[in-house]
Amino acid sequence: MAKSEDAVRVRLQRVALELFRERGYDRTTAAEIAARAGVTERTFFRHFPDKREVLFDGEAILRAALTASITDAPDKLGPLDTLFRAFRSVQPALEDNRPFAKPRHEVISSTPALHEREMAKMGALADALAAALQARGVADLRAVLAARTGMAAFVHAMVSWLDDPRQGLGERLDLACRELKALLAESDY
Amino acid sequence: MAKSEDAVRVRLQRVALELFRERGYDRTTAAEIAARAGVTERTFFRHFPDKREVLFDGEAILRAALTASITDAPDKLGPLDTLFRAFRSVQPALEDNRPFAKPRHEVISSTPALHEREMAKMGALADALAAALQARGVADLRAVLAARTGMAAFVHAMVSWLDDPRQGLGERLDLACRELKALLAESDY
DNA sequence: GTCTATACTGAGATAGAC
DNA sequence: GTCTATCTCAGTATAGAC
Repeated sequence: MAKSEDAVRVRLQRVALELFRERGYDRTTAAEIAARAGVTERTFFRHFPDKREVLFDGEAILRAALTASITDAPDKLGPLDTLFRAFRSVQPALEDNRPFAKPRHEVISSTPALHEREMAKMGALADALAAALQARGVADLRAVLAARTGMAAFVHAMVSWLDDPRQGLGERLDLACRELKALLAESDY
Repeated sequence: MAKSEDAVRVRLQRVALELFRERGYDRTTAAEIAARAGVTERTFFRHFPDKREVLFDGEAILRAALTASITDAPDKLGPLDTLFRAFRSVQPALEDNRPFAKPRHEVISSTPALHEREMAKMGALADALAAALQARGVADLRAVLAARTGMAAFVHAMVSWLDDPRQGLGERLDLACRELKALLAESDY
């Protein structure tokens, strides 16, 4: 029954996003999501440890792809270049996912509870990237700072691209990367 | 009752930290915190919108101090220098607060629900710093990247200083700032 | 799949400060 | 009298235990 389990899981996610958009997150109960997906409330909580998590299934895939790219990067690349190489490697997949990601982002950014979870996920993702950099031999502190800085650029590129797709995700990433360099160049501290 | 109002609020915070350390966050109910503080459960939720928030009252004060320092900074300072100047301005207050901050940090880092809230708070704080930089005329994207990057350095300095105070908070901040410069310098992207 | 603890919400009543 | 903090009571939904 592995297939139908996956189907249920995906259906729960799609239905949840649907209902959150119709009534808002707070006015949607887990039981309602389950009912519309044709399962019981208990099944909902078997698939997702809590109600928020139903919108955050993709993060694990993204993390795996990014850390894999970091591990495979050429040895000579510096930490930031390694990160931006990883971001570029997932760009096509992200662009394909826009039809789901766009409404999902709208719901998340207008719901404090979901926004909180999102920030926590991005923080955990940054930690994972830092660990992957450390595995390449980057010193601890430097890896942490690079990962947080890179994530900030990546998230900003993603969000602005979701808001206005007329400029591509790749260009947004380039822009953010250039800004980072300019930022440090002007510091005399 | 303005005075006893504040007293109740402070007592709830102190008692909550106490109980979280004794039994852990999950095994402590809001009713228990309220009871030991001498009020009812409903009063607890009048002071704090949810159970987690009882440990995060200080963030508003920190944010106010940091944004004030940013606003008052000399015009010629670049974004990152402005931020590190702000971090230094709150250093004495943070050092004084260590007796409370240390056990608080231990509880937070060992409790997923609290850790999540903490990361969300730090994200919101970074947004506030970015807004303060923008008010100084820093371009939007640059302000956001500077704020996130600076916060990463600040948080890392704080956490490592709480873990091991033998090296001062100021030195930790200096170190993180130096690492930031080195990080960007090695990027040829 | 059933049952239960507990986080949280809302409305109305009370009591004290001003 | 107003205003504000607290309490009381009743309820719903999440999440975990069994």
